[in-house]
Parts: sequence; structure tokens; C-alpha cells
Amino acid sequence: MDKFAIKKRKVPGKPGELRERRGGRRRRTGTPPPLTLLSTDVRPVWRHVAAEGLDCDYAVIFTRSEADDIFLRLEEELEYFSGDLSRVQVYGKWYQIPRKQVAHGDPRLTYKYSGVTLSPKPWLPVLERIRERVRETTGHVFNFVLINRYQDGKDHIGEHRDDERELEQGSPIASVSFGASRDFVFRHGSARGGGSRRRQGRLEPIKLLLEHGGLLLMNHPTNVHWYHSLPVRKRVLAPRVNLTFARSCVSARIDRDGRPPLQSFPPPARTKSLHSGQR
DNA sequence: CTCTTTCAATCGC
DNA sequence: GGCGATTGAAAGA
Repeated sequence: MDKFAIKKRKVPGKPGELRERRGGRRRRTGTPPPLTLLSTDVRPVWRHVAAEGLDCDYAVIFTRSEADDIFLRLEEELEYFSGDLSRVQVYGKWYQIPRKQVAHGDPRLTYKYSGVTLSPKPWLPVLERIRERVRETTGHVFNFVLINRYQDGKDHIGEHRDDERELEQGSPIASVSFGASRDFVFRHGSARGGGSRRRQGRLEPIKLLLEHGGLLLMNHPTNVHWYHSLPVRKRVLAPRVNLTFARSCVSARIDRDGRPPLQSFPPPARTKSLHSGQR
């Protein structure tokens, strides 16, 4: 709790109001500080990423050793969705999604992804540790996290916007990365689709490198007009785990008489949406 | 009922 | 290796 010593102070150009205390005297020669202090003695350096309708902040918020430790724990402890929850239909054909995916969050929240309603699994200590650091560095509290694991550079995610309809109005989305660095691309909605190359005055794509221990904060209204993707990178051979934190306001329907909703996992199939055979 | 949005692989350059 | 264009059924507004 006091490991990542911070104190409140307004700092221009920062996404949050919090900033770590500067501890310059710690690096005296001959008296190395305890490893736990050394490993967290980092002040995040924020980079603001802005364009027309795009407002993001990026910083590495974990030291190398913290990130190494967290990455190992994530690899050991996470169990990703499988079966119907990891398949998607595109242009009439069914595919395994080109990555692994799992959701954790407060009980009774739901999350819709490509027509499938996911119930998040309960929080794990390593996830709460990450969430707490994000809160310390941004001032925002999140109640849900969608985790994507990219085995190597062939795993990817196509262009999409994060659906803000289910999020609390105006709340940002925090994307935290561990493992291999990967390119990340924003494209404006008007720059997509056929013929867009010829259009004058179009907005150029914005490319970022998401690093081990890095946090990308996507502020409103970024996700309204800008799409983002994690493109294939054939030369990347190592895995990356990404955690997208959000503040959801969608609790499972019911609540009419305060009855706790039964965990629907998988949700009762109201439609035939998960079956490829029937046609 | 109509309209909009969404996903990933494949092919050509 | 990378990028743009192309492929449609299903869901939700």
C-alpha cells in the first residue's frame, strides 16, 4: 500500500491528480534500498496523445521487475474462455478468435462482446494489484476488466471501438500491457472503408507502441469516432497479455425485488446465435 | 421493417 | 512482411 509512495498534487499535463513522491536520496551508493522499495521507485512519465476527437495518455506505470512478476502470475493464474465464448462469426464463417480472452469483475456485471453476454469471473489478487496501481496513477476506479492474450505476433484483434454504451457516462478506459511490446493503431472512422484513400483532408492513423508495464488511458470521446486495432506483427515471437479496465454500469437485469441474479454462465441461450449448423 | 454496425481470413500489390 | 480491399449473417436500435 505504501510501497508505491504517492501524494496528491496537481500536476499539469497529467491524466490524474496523483503523483509519486520523488525519492532522490534513495540511490546512494553502498546502501542499496530494500528490493521492494527499489522495484517501485518510478515516477510515471506521461505522454499525451491527441488528435481531433482523440484524447489519450500513455505511461509505463510498473517497473521492469514488477511487470515481470505480474506477467508470470497472470500466465500462471488466468484461465481463458474456451468453446462458444471464444468463437466468432464473420462473413458467414465461424472462427476461433485470434487470441485468448477472459473477463473478471464485480459480481452481477455483464459484458456483451459480439452478441455474446459474458459474466465476469471474480477478482484475483494479481488483478486487484494492477487495478490499484491504475487507480493510484489515474484517480479512476474500475469495476471490470477484459483480458486479451496474444500468443505471438500472429495473434491480433481487428479494428473496433470499445462499446461505451454499457459504460458509465464519460468514464475512460484503461489498457494495461505485459509481455511483448506490440504496435497499436488508431484510425478515424472517416478514414475507413473503400475509397477513403482518395478523400482529401482525412485523418492519418496514429500508431503507438504498447510496452511491458505500460498503461494507455483512452479518454472520452476517443472511442466515439476512432477505431483501434492490434495488427499482426509476424516478427513478434513472444506473448503479450493486455488488460482493458472499464467502469461498467450494466448489472444483470432483475433487481426488481433486489433478488440476486443467478450467475448465468453461459447465459441462457435465447437465440440460436451460437450454433453454426442450423440454417 | 429498415437501417447500421460488426467481426477475421484471404488475396493482390 | 504489411496493408488495403473484399467477403455477409446476425444483432440491436
